Amino acid sequence: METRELRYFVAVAEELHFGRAAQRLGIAQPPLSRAISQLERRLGVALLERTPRSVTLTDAGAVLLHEGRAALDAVAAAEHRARRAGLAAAGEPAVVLAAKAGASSELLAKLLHAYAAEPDSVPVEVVLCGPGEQAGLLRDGRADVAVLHRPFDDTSGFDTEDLATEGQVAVLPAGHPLSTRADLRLSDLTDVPELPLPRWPGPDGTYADGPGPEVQSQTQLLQLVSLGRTLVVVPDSARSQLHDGLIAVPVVDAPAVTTVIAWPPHSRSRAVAGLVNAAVRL
Amino acid sequence: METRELRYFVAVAEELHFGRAAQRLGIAQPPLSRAISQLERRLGVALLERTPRSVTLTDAGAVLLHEGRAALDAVAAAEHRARRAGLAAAGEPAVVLAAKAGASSELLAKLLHAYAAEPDSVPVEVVLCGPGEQAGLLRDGRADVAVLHRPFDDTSGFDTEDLATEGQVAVLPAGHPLSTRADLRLSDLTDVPELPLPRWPGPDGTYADGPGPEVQSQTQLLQLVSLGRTLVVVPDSARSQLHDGLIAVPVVDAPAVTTVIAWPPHSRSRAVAGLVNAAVRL
DNA sequence: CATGAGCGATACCGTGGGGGTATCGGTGCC
DNA sequence: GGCACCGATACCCCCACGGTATCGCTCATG
Repeated sequence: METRELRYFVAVAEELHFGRAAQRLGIAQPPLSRAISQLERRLGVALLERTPRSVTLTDAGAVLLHEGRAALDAVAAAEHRARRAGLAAAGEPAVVLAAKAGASSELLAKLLHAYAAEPDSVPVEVVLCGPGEQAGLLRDGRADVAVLHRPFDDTSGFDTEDLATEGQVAVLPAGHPLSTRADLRLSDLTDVPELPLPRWPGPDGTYADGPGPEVQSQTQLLQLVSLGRTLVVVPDSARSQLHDGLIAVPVVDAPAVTTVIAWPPHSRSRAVAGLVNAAVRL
Repeated sequence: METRELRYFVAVAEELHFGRAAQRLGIAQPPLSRAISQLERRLGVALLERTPRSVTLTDAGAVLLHEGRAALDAVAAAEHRARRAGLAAAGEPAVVLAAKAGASSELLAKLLHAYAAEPDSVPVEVVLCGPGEQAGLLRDGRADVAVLHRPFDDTSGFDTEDLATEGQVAVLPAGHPLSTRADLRLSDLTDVPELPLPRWPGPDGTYADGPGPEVQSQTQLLQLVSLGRTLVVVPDSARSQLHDGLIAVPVVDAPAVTTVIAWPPHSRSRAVAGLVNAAVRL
């Protein structure tokens, strides 16, 4: 099976529409139809159920969608990491670390400092990405190692080391009645009509319905909090980035957040090993 | 990057010889040379160092070999599992379990029996393979779940659950001086000139040099033990398969062997989940 | 019930790239 | 110095992939 066939199938399986999938792939619809039916013939199984009005996945199609995404990620990872290893000779950074923007920033700084002090360290490129994107970067090879946060991020499929565990705090506008409390419970925060929870865009870029404001970035969110439009619950370490007008109150029954360093289990990079070593020593 | 290119590169990187690699791939040498240099041009990095007398891997080439093998396994896994999911509708077994031939046979029997008794169980195909082959079957999708033995098998990259831990015993021919001992240490077993350790074929099918007999199978090995030509150290549970003429003596300082059930971390198969569930309940 | 819109499949054609053979060019060995 | 070995190059062929045009089926609509 060629990656081209896999890319085509994944596109159709995601769109459930040959025309749109073809458009996304930048080809015409007929060759796409042919490629899929040829793939089905070669596999000897039906992947899609076609009616003139709709396309649905068969069981085999659902399996191929899952496994195919993982396979395409693995191919992309091979390409990314090989290219990076080649450019490393030209002085480019040889290792990429992915971290959530605005999270664990102190820990991250200490980690990079500690690693840079090691004798055989190499330049590290840090990619700050949106929440939940680190795992994707790690899977398709755009990154070699990542800082994740359980239970928010899915660590399955990676090797990990725990670095720190912390509680969570609610960030509230100064002056709000709740902001004077010594601590809070999650039940205090749901159904606060004047501070509805914010809504983040989904993977497809659209927003779910709800009363809360639509947000795209941490900065924007904190500004909305200080304007008294919403509230947010964040790990304790994020306190250091709060400016005036924002009050942090511990939420005693919020799940503990564990910061972990994660890397692909088959990684043999000495730089990744060095970073992990420096991290566990912190 | 197409899987064809990856297959070609992996062949050359493993053979370090364009002619042999081409032969292995069933194509002529010139198109292979072109494909590799085209791949290097597209990646923008050198993968191989060529001299008229030898071919060696660059750093980038070594990375691509590693990551590329994983990627090819992932593609093969997608293909195998999709095909199996399709054929499951036709009454074929929907899930394949890989286990080492002759190991943990009682536990395996109990597991299969317990799972078959569950309400939503499906037929399970059991593949008995040689030592260390289970992980490969799991990686390229020929199997969905496997029974492995730490520390012999490498479990990295899989999710696992421990099932049992046991000590190891030395299997000796009846009548040998050591066979009357209540227990042994590893140091008693190295350098027993009349019972040199057996030699298994490597991944390439060849044998390392040494005094011990060359063996291919467990049966053959045990027969050689009873003939007084070699000795072997195996997990305690293998005792049940020893026939007359063979004596098992505990080796007190041999590493403990843990039987684990392993599956790909991203597996969403209900059958795999059911097998794992049945296994941990044993 | 007829018509048209939407969508995937089919028919047919052109071209680019992957594969083949023949040969070259460079290197080390007898 | 000639030869053997090995990867690269030159040249050719063919097919598989992609494009355009069109068909066939189904359902919504008046």
